[in-house]
Amino acid sequence: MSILSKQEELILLAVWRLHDEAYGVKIRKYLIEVTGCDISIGGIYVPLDRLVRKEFLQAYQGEPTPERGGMSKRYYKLTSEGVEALQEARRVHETLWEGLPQPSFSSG
Amino acid sequence: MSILSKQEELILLAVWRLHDEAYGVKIRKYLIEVTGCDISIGGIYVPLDRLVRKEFLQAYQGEPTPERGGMSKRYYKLTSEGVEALQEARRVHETLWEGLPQPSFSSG
DNA sequence: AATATTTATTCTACAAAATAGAAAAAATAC
DNA sequence: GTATTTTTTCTATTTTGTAGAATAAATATT
Repeated sequence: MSILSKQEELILLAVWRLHDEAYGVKIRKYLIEVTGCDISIGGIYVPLDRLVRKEFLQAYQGEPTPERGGMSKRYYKLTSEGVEALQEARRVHETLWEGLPQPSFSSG
Repeated sequence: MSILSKQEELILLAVWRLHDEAYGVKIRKYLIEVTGCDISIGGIYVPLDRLVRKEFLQAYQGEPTPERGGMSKRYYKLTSEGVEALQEARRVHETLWEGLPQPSFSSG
């Protein structure tokens, strides 16, 4: 397969979109909103850890915020490898989808 | 997760692209070419079977051809559910990638 | 100051998907 | 009839994804 699994790609995209607000709970909320699918807690943290181990993401501990509650946030940012992986994913998508009309069902 | 796994999505796209030439070996060649990744034989046939079971694809046995060799080809075509799944996948991709510049690495 | 509530991550057993490639099948070529 | 080619089938193993309880750490409430 390609270098990124599906969940990994979604998470890298979310990290990129969320800039300096990219931590577990926010990433999960964002992806549930965009995909319309319920994603379990593990569905975020498990691949996040994997992405750090693979060095597509770098993690750093957040400072306490004025809001109530919670363990200290663990923020993530893309590494250069992470950026390259996303660029590659985009290239593949564009090739696959390019020039295709809305797919339609040809019965027969 | 979403309704399609990564490999399933790639295969549906390949089936759609290949029209009446969508059978295992061709699908594999096409996806290796587009993704630049080596995909094992199982990496095609295992998800193909799953897609038929899930009714995103319909399979039909091919007639013998003038070319030499091979078991009779098993061709695939999208069902209406398969088309819908692809349309949904496209919608999600467009939302995720829309308006994003080429991702770049912000060190810091 | 206890207790409740909220926000957040960690952990881990289980399920689903992907990988790898040998084996089998079926055809033509020599 | 033996070799070669093209194709699918099969299946054990590894990798990924899922589910959600447990834990942690902060503020709010009484």
